[in-house]
Amino acid sequence: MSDVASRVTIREVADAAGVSRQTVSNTLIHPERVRPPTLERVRKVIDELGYRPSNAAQSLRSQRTGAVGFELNATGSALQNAVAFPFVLALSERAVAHGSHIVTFGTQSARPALSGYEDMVRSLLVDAFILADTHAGDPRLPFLDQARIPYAAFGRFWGRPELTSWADVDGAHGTRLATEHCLAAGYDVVGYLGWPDGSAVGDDRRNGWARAVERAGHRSMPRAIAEQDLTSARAAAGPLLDQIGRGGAVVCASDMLALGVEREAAARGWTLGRDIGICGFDDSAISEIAGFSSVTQPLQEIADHLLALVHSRLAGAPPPVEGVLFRPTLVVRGSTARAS
Amino acid sequence: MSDVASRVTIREVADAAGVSRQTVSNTLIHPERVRPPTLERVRKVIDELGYRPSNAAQSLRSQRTGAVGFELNATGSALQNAVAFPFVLALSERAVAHGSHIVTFGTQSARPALSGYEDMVRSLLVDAFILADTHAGDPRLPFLDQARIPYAAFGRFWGRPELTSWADVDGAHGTRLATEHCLAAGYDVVGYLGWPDGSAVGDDRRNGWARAVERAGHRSMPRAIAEQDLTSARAAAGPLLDQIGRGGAVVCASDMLALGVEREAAARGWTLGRDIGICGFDDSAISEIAGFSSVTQPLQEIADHLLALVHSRLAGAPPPVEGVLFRPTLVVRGSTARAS
DNA sequence: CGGCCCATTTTGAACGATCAGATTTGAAAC
DNA sequence: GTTTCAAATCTGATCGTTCAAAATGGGCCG
Repeated sequence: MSDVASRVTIREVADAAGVSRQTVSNTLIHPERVRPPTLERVRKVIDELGYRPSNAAQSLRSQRTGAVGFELNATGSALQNAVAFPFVLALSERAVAHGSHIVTFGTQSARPALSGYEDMVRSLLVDAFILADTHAGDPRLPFLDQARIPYAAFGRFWGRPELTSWADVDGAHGTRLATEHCLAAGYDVVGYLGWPDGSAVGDDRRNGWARAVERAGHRSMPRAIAEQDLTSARAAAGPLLDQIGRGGAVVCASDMLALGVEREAAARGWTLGRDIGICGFDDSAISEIAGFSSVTQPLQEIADHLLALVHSRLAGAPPPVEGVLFRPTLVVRGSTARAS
Repeated sequence: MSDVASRVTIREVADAAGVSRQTVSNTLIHPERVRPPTLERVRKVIDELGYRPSNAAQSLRSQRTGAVGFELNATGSALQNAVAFPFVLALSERAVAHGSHIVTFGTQSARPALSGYEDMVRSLLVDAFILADTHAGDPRLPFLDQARIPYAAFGRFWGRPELTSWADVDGAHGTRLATEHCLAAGYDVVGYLGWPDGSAVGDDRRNGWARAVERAGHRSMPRAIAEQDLTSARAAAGPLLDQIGRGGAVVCASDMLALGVEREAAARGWTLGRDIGICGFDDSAISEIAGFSSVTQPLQEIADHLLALVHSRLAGAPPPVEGVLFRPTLVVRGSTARAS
């Protein structure tokens, strides 16, 4: 097991092809510098021997690993991570196209361990970081910024406009899509179940709904507030459904809240889609399982953008002028298919 | 941004401490070879300068990266990955203790791309792999085995007893725990909702329930079969609940199936826990959200074991004699809290 | 035919760490 | 004061790649 497919080095390829190391290197990186017949010959040998440049040697020389770190949050429920997982997946898939790869890490201790980030860079384990689940007051962004460690965040950094290395989803646009979809589907009243006022993300999503309702010519529509857990969601759903009544719909700030509404509706014997329309947010496993419509985030695009961002920073580019918002789309499932 | 906290090398530490490179190296790796006063002096300098050995240089020299690859399955629903995500998390957390880190990758193409595994090893990107979601006939295990690439799998490789580098969960023990718990809690009839016969994992779990029922002195108990989706689960749950009746319980092969039972019970107005007991399997986000008891897998322990396994293989140890089974435990939630 | 220029290819050095073997140091023994 | 030996420390070589600069080769012009 020790001689795992003994590695082929550039020297062996060079010898076999009757050229120097540098010509082999050029064949891969600067083919235009190599005469076509030589190029072909070297390429053939590379193929035959199955040569792959050593990542370690390249890293040592270039002082770049090509790796991007991503912290998985151990604390917090599986639910908290409902978005994080599909996102790592998207990152891992897209990384190849950027010539890099993703290194995940998670600390057992609850504290963020900022120094861990710095250590990983100093030890040349990763070049940069992608952050998710950034929250107001997140210490990581200022820390990385000040330590001059390149990073890009999925999620706005609300309180600090000077930190611009982020991409986020236009939540207001998402709830607007959901609301307009419900109105168009024929639900006469479209209420909203959201989080308590004051959270930036929550306010953003609520505004999308509110404006869509207004634009459609309605004065006001029922609205309720709940925390991000099923019990709270279901409790709030009761009075809300009373106001909305059969034939209406509810747009929610998250899939979890939507599930609460769905439970309450089911308890009343209302059929999903026909008697009540429900739209969630995030298109997580919950909405997939429960089968209700949800606003879905373009994770692949976001991953792609963030990777491009850190790489341009690594290449010496200045920070972007401002963050980028991506438009979510709506995944329509049975929950809003009104058989009018 | 280019001069990211210019890296400190071993040479700089050596000069600052008035010793040679090797002494600095020994300070970190073989402290017993260094005279105490020297040790202390060098350590102090390391601290002051914030020296961290270059991972790239170490890898080049040792021909080991210390990285372990893990494939995230892009195809397949978020549900398929319900276990995979907490598992990457566990791996990422435990990796530190093994002096390694996890590199995730995912292919956009549907095909497994076995050659990708080999490339990653040849290019010295990772030393070994951890596999999850292995299934009967999974081409990756024989491939890696034959290519002499170290790996360890989460999940038995049923058809091939000679492949022993795996750890798995004792499914039968899990369903047995669930069944005994339900009987002890006072549910008179404990039925089972599982997958169609023939799947190794499914048969294993069913056996655990069957034996527990038998051991408790019951001749036979109701049983039904469903596919791994909510519609199928709910359809199968109907007749099953008819047989079981109020006051009974259902042990399920997965959380998804359990959710189907829960839905059906709710539709009948049965209160979870009091009128009907439900146990899921996997302790995924589903059971967390829906609040029912579930069999939980010791992912941290498994991750730890698998990492130890690949590292011992890397160190030249022979393959293990046989795979290892870990005993799951039961997370009790309201769904089986009988207010007898 | 000699010289010059450009395209192509080769050589030497460096990236930062660790192993093996050489060298120095210090203390004990005579 | 020398010798001896072990402990502590240092030096040289190496891992595989790529950059910079040097060397080679061919074609063209005078």
